[in-house]
Amino acid sequence: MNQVNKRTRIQERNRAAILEAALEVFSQAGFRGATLDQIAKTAGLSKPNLLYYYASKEAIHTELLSGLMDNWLEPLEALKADGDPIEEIIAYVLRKLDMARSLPRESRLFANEIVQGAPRIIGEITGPLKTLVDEKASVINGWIEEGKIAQINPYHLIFSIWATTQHYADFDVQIRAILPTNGNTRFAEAANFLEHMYCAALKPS
Amino acid sequence: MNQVNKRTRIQERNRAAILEAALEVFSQAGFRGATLDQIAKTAGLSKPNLLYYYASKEAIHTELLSGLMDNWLEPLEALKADGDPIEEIIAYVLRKLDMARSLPRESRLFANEIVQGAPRIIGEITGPLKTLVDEKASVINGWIEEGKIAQINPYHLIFSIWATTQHYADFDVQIRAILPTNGNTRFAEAANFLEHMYCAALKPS
DNA sequence: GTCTATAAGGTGATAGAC
DNA sequence: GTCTATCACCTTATAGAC
Repeated sequence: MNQVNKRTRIQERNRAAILEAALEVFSQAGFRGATLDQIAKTAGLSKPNLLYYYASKEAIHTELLSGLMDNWLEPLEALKADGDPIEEIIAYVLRKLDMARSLPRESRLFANEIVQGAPRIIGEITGPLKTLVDEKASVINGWIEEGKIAQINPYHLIFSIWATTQHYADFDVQIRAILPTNGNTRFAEAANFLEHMYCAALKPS
Repeated sequence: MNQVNKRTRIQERNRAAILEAALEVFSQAGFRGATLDQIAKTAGLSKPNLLYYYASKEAIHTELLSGLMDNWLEPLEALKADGDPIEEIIAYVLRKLDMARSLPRESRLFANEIVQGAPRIIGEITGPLKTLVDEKASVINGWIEEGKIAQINPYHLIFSIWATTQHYADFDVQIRAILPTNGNTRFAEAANFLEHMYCAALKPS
């Protein structure tokens, strides 16, 4: 290993540590609420050293958000027109719920951004996200016309899936405070409930 | 009108203007993201004058949140055990959706607070809110035992109602960006969709 | 690449005149 | 009750030594 590779690997490790720390802090406090001090401390670096790797607070946040959008679109992309309609939609619901379970910080990062008007990510929404949703709404409308599922509004179906699944990440504090069970059964319970609800709602009449 | 009453009315008017401005700013930017400058300017007061009425930024935020919690619980309180189960739940869904339409800033104020860990409102959640939810979950469980509705988990039913309705306020920017319709029909569409979904999900098997 | 020191500007809150 | 002026602190970002 030569000096250049060594430096590169240190750089990659530090950049990764910064993004990990930034995800932790931004998702918990929002863009304005987060401070470089917190991120630097969480990453185990000094503040100037952090700014050696990223030019600004904004740059870190932008990199996080853009890096996540691809991941965020994946579950919906996997919805295939040639599968069984209800199975495809239920599988999408469960994939989204599993993302809320395994990537709650990513979900809260988006939630913070969108609740506050999506100033730094509106382009991704009106662009790639809208394109994908329009495409999948067409698929769902096709299923409706074939009589394979009930006549529902595909856009509002998708919104309700986003809402019900991301809720378990975004409003985690509230859910833990209210649920009478103390353990980690809430995602299994949620999966049961959501599967029942969407099966019932989609069954053609 | 004597001098005392006149001063009192001016005070009431200014305090109301401050709370209105604070709702506007806090709901859009979160606690940390909001500044007293913005709130004062929106309220049409100087910053020191604003702090003449409220001791601190925190005091304004606390007053807003505690004043709103009562309003927030009302729709669920109106769910009555002696009504028709499915009609009662659907009416609750539609009341919540109407609150998301008419009070979006209040919804976003809560969303901002809870996404960031509810540091200033956790007591209201573990206290009055949990008490109310436990009570209504019992009512719903009673309906299930009587075979009047399907066997669903009442807590997750309530979570899903919160999620699907508040989503139209909290993620308003995203919804507007994605929906193909330009007008204000989204709440009517949502009402149709949600009524269909919850009717189907609750119908006893 | 990493550090200490510090600049530059924003922000919550107070002092004191009117 | 309301204002101007200002303090004290925080936060982003940079300078420059090592």
